[in-house]
Amino acid sequence: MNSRSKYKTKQREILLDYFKTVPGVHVTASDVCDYFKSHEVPIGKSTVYRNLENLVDEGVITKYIIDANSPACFEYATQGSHEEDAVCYHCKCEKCGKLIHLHCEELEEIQSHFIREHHFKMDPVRTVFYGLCDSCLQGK
Amino acid sequence: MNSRSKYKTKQREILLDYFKTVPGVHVTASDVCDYFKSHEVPIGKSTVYRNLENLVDEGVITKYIIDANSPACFEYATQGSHEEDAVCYHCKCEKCGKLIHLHCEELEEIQSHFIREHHFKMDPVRTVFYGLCDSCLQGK
DNA sequence: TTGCGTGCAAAGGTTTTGCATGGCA
DNA sequence: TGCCATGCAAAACCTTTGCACGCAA
Repeated sequence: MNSRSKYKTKQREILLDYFKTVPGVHVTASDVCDYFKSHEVPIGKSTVYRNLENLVDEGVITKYIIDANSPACFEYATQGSHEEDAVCYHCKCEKCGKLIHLHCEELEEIQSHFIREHHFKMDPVRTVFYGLCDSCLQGK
Repeated sequence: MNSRSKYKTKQREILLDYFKTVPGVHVTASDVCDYFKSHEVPIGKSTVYRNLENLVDEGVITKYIIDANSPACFEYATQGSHEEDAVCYHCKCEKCGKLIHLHCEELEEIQSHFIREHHFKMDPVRTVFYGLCDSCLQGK
């Protein structure tokens, strides 16, 4: 379930560079494979999957699950910084698929609540809030 | 995506009866199939899947998608349409993979907050909180 | 009788795995 | 050098679909 990269390989670097060029965008594993194929960068499919898993475990990218039978989406976790207190929360609309980034201090209270009441250390980087966005709420 | 049952078939009744005997329990589609097989009740796999989908659409059972590569879970939706209780929150430990089920009124405040401040209708059924469980926090 | 529901097998697509090879430290 | 990572193909996995038959109304 948990894995980490121990070596710094060329493939890992290329994959990471790719994510850095598309911040705020969510891509699937096959998007990544297609991109590399069309740019004639030879990376095996399994290598992509294995590195994606590593990067998720390391908190470098975030994984999104839209539906059981849709492929998972990944996004560069830009907020993995150290300076600003601003933690970025992710909301994903179940209907239109829109990805919303939130900075909200009040939401940080949730983490305290989880620790205090449930002895659970919630990870805001990996947690994705699913629901309906404003547009989809009003549009229907 | 949306379907409803028009006929009341024997298979549908058996499936529904099964869910009534395990309220509050999460079962997968193959759990259901295995159960019927071991009890020598002949129901085809596709029939199980199709009826599960119907029952979800009808609001009789609830579908949970915990992780991209885990099978979907289903649970009998015991709560009446007017009762506020029995919404189940899910916490998944990133380290040991344990799935924790929570019933917490205070967490329902999150939903109000999302609506009020962010115009986002959070879906507690679909949202999974990732983090570290008590055991893993204490070094295990 | 009408047409929906069932069941089997096969397909569908994403993700994982086995194993030999290649590369990082 | 000792492992770890890679890459290919094949497998695994859950779920959906096609089609002929059976059953509910």
